[in-house]
Amino acid sequence: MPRPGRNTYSDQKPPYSYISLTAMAIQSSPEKMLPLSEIYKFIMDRFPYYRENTQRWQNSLRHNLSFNDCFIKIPRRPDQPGKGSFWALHPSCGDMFENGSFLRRRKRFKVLKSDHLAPSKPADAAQYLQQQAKLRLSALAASGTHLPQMPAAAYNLGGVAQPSGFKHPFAIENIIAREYKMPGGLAFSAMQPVPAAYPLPNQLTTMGSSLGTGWPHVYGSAGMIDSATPISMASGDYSAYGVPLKPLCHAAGQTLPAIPVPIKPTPAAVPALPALPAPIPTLLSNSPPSLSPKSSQTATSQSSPATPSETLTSPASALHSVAVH
DNA sequence: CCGTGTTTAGTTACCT
DNA sequence: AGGTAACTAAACACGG
Repeated sequence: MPRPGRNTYSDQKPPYSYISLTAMAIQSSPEKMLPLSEIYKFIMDRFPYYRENTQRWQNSLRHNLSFNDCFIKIPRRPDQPGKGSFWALHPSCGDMFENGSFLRRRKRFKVLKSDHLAPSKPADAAQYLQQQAKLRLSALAASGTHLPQMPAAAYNLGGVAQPSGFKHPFAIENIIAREYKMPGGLAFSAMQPVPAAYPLPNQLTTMGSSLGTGWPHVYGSAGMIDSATPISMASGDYSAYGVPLKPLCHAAGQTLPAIPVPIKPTPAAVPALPALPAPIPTLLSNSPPSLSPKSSQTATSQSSPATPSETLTSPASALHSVAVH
């Protein structure tokens, strides 16, 4: 929404809600969790707009973290001293933006506390996250290669081949890259190749899009996202949280590198992380059809919140949640 | 003290 | 128009 009098977009407020921005930050991290300070940093690195009035927006952001169930707090491990906790995305919060608008969610994401399937304690989710992070990193150590930084295909669940590549709606390339209709009438196509100044991995997706953006207010941040790592993630190879399923299956029980996995230590055994059943039922309501920004609008009304989770068997899926009004 | 986290409340904007 | 989401401000508690 370029306003008259403004020369560039760079100082304008990005068209993303704080929830979107926070989700982007979290998604961009290998462990899928970030401390608050890193979330701040991520946002400020990429959106110059947020380099000012930090007090204001950071307060809002903290409010959002606490207020929205789609963010879960993960306590630091004793050997990870520092202030504050880590923040991660709730596994089941994926369809909030299905209408394609990242300014306004379709529904507020709400965890059903009464659901017996849902772990009552964040620690459960934390434990799972930790496992995921460990496994990712151990897979990394084993392969000697980069792991995909983005779990774009992480939510490519269900084991159904999705040639076009499914991306979690919170994956930043999914958030930013999709065609966005500017309030002012402009329509940016994410497919426009825009050099360098773009923070997103450009080959993440099987959409094959070299992601570019029409977002001048977005700055690239070298290194934050491994844009040099081609990610050709075969669908079905990744589970929730971006953990490659194959490595996951193999890596369980491996010795883990000393990594900053900010969660409480898990027991030696990994019973809490049963071998992920593949295929994992999708955490998201309507996957492929809804991937189309076009079709998403029509798909918003009938998402059945309970349906996906009910069939889930993975720990992540046990975090039963539902979008409510 | 400062950063973090929670909560409440009011306003604005969007959607149905 | 009403409901809801997003944004903002503020107060307060807690811990490093």
